[in-house]
Amino acid sequence: MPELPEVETIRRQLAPLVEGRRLERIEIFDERWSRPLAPGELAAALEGRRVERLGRRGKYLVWSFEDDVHLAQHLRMTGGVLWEPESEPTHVRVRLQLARGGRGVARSRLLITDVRRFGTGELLLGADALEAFFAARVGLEPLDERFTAQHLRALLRGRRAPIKAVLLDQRHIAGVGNIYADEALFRARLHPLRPAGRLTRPQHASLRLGLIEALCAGVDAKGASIDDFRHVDGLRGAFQDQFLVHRRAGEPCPRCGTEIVRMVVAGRGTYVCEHCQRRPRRSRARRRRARRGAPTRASGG
DNA sequence: CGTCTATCCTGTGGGC
DNA sequence: TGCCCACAGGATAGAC
Repeated sequence: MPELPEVETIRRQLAPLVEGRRLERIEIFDERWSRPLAPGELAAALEGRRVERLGRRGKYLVWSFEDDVHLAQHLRMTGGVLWEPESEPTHVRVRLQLARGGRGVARSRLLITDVRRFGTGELLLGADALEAFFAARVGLEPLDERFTAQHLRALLRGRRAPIKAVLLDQRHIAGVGNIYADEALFRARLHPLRPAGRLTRPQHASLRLGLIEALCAGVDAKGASIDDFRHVDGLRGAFQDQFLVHRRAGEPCPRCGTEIVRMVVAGRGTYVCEHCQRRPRRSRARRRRARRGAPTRASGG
């Protein structure tokens, strides 16, 4: 499932191929992809326009065309982008055709595949619409220099939700998904169930670092290909071979050798070394209440 | 507002 | 061998 490093990998490979070229044709075979616009409406807005820049915001691939026309593309779980595949892939949802370029650059074909059909492409007209779209959906980029321990502290303050749930919420931090949340929490030696608001200052710093290190390692390895993710040329990323805990239930922790366990946190499969990442203890006040036999918030009303 | 749950979707794999 | 069903999960609407 494409997260920040996977989308960034696609962006880096695709940008030099598409920037400066004209989108001659876009065929949308699945009307879910362009909703609420009909495929024809979206195609009419994009066809004939030159791609000025291919960017990324969180897990979104952002196509910026001339005339301030933008397409915010999301790959969700199983979306893929393939450049000039030799054989026809399955589950093709969208086909793009780029016009011939100068200096003998031939017409090119680009396919968007998506087994589960969760992927989307949203049309945004004007810089204001683009900004508003992302302001409502994604928080600060974790690889931005403004993402500091202070920022993280302010963001987590007062929250009782498990830290992993907060990491997965795109409105807080952009681009972190299930893989990189597990990897970052392990690096920071934090249990995914720890209430987000109860981290200490040193833990804010180590979590910030854990996120940055996990995401950068993912980008360096050109993403993780555990299920469907492929590069635009169909090749696989390598980060799945560097997972420290994710999808490693039953294997020894790379730090202490304790068996890694799988649990469900925030509705997601979650992998933890419960020796390195200590389970949160109940607060002093709640232990006191429990001792007296009074109902707790969790068990009572 | 904060948090939790159901929903979308389809290939995979465990159980029988 | 083959059928059935639970399961996987990113974002979001809706419930509380």
